[in-house]
Amino acid sequence: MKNKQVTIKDLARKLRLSVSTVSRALRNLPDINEETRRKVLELAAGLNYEPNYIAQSLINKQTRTIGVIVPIIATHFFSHALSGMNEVANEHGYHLMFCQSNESAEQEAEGIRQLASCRIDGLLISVSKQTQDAAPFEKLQQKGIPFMFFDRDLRHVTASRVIVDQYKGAFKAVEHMIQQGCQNIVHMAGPKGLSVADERLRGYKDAVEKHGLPFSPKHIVHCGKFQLDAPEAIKKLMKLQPDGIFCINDPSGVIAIQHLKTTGYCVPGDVKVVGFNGDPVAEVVEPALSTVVQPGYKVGREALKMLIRHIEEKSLETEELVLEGKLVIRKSSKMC
Amino acid sequence: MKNKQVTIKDLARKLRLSVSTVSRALRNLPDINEETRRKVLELAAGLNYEPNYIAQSLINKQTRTIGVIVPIIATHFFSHALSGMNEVANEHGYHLMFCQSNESAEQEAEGIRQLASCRIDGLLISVSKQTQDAAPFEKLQQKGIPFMFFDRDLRHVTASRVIVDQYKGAFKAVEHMIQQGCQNIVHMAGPKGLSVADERLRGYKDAVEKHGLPFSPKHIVHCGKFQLDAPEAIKKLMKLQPDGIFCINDPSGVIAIQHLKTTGYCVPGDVKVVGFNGDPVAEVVEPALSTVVQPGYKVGREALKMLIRHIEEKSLETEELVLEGKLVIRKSSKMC
DNA sequence: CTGTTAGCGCGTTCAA
DNA sequence: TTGAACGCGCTAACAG
Repeated sequence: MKNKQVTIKDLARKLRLSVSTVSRALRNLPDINEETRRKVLELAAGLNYEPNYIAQSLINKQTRTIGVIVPIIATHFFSHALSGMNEVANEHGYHLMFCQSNESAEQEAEGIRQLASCRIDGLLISVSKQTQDAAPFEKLQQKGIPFMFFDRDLRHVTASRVIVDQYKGAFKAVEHMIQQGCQNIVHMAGPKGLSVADERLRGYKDAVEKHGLPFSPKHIVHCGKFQLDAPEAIKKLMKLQPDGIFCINDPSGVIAIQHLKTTGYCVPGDVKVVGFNGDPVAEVVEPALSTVVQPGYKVGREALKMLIRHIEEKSLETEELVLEGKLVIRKSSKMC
Repeated sequence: MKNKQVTIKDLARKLRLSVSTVSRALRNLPDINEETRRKVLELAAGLNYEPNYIAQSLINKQTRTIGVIVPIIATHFFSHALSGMNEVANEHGYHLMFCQSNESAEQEAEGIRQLASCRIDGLLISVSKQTQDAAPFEKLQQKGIPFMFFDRDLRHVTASRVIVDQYKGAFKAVEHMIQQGCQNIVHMAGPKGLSVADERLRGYKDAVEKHGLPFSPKHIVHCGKFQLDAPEAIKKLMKLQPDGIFCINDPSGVIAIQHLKTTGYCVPGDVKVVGFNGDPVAEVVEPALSTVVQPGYKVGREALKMLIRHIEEKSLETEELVLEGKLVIRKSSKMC
C-alpha cells in the first residue's frame, strides 16, 4: 500500500546515469549536457519525483521552517499577525510551525525548547504576560538560532523586534479624550511588566500630566485576566468619579461600557471610554468604542520579512521596526 | 560563532565507545550495561546533547509533524480549533505546521502540495468555500499521507472527519424561533456547495416545513462574502416582510440587527434574529444575538486526536465524529 | 554487552 | 561532462 516516494536513485537507475549527475540536472547546476538534463527533468516529471527535503535539510543544516510562539492564537491581533506571517512564508518558500504559550512562561519555555530541537531556521515570538526570565532566549543565542520579538517583547533581551508604538497610541488616545472635554481620566491597565501594557500606561500618564489633569496612583488599576478583573477594576475606578476611562484593550472597554450603562451612566455623555486594539467587538458595542487599531497583519508580515532577511544574510545586527497604531474615533468618546 | 550541535559521535569519541552503543544508551534500549548507560546519559546532559530529529526522520520516515490547512485563521472558530490542536499536539509530542487557504481552492491546493512535500505525518483540513475538486486529496491518498477533514468537508471524498451537526443546530435554532412566535422566517444563507452552509440551509428548511410555515425560493438569499453581500441580502429578504431572520453566522446576524434598527424595525419585537457560531460580537450587539455556539476548540482537539490515532495505528478505516452545537438564546429572538 | 557495517536520500568533493 | 566515494546524524542488522 505504501507508495514509496521515487528518489534520485530511481531516476539514475532508469536512465543509467549516476546519482550525482541526476542531482546536478535537477538543481540546474552548470557542467551538464543539455540533453541529459532534459531527459532527467522529463523522467522526474513523469514519475512525479519530489525531492526529499528531510535529506536536504540534513546536509544544508536548514529546514526552511520558522517557529512562531504566540500567547493566545484566538485573539484578533495574534490571529491576524499569523495570517500576515503565513503570506510572507508562502512568498519566500518557508513553512510555519506554531505553538501557543497560553500566557504561561513555563509553556513558553517548553515551546521554545521543542521548536528549537526541531531545527527551525528561526523563531518569532511574542512573550506571555508572565515572561520575565531571559534564560530561554540566551539558550537560543547559544544554539545560534536567530530569533526576534514581535509586538510583546522582553526589553532587556538583545534581539531584533517589530513592535507597535504603544506609547504614542495611548498618548494620542488620551489626548483625544481630553480634547473631547475629559477632565478626569482613569486607566484600566494591563499586567505590570508586560511591555505593551507598560508603554500604554506611560502614554496615558504623560498625556494626563502634560495637560495638567489630576493624577494619583488610584487612577490606575491593573488587570491580569481582564475578563475576570475588569468588573471589579471599574468599580474601583468609578470611585474617583472620572469622566473618562482609558482601557487596556477593547474587550475590557466593552465591559466598561456595559457596566456604566447598567449602573446608570451615559456613555459618552457622563463618561467617555476608549479601548485599544481594533477588535470587532469595538464596532458593535453601543455606543461604538473608540480604539487604537493595531496593525496585526502588518506586524506579522514585517516581522517575518525581517527575520528571513537576517537568516539569509546571516546578519547579526539587531534591528527594530516600530509601526504605528491608528486612533479610530467612534461614539464612545465623542463630545456631545 | 556557530555553536555546532553536539552529536552522538562526539559522545562516543569522548567515552571511547561506539556510536551504536551510545545510541542504544540514549534510547533506553535493553542489552546495555547500566554503568555505561549512566555514563552516556551523564555526559549527554553535561554537553547539552540534543538528538537531531532531522536525521531520525530520514530513517523513521516520520516527522511527528502534522499539517493544518484552514480557510482563514483570523476567525473565532478556526483560531479556537487551532488552539485545541495545539494542545493535543503538545500532549502527544507532535508539531503543527499551518497554512491558510484564504478561501481559495487554488491556494489550498498549493498549500496541500507544499505541506505534503515536507514529509508531514498527516494533514488536517477544513476546505475553502470554493473547493470542489477532489484531485488534491486523491494525490494525498496516493502518496499515502493520512488526512482528515474537520468542520468543513468534501462530502464525496472518502476520509475521516470531525464535524459539527449543522443540520441539527440550524433545526433547533429555527424551531426555537417558531416557538417564540415567528410565522415567516427567512434565511440569509452561505455559499452554495459549502458543506456547512448546505446543512444549515437544510435544517432551516426542514424546520420551517415541519411547522407549516410559508416557504419559497425567495425565502433564501445566498451570500458569498457576507461582509459585502449581507446588506443587500437583507434588503431582498425584508421584501417578504418576515418576522424572523435566520443568519448563516454571527457577523451577518449583527449586520442584520444593525440594518433592521436603522430602518425602523424593532428587534426582537418586529423581527427576531438568530445567528450561528458563537462569535464574541454576538454577545455585544444590542439586542444580544442568539446563536448556535460551535465547539471550535473541541473540534480541533478531537480531530487531531483522531488523526494521531489513525497514524499510530496505521488504521485505514475512516471514522466520523459528529459533535453538537449549543443553542444559546439571547434577547434578539425572545418573545416580548 | 559492544562494535562493525550498511544505509536513509541527498550534496559535495575529486578524479576520470 | 560524468561518476565514484564520502559524509550529514542517526538507526538497524549482525557479528563478536
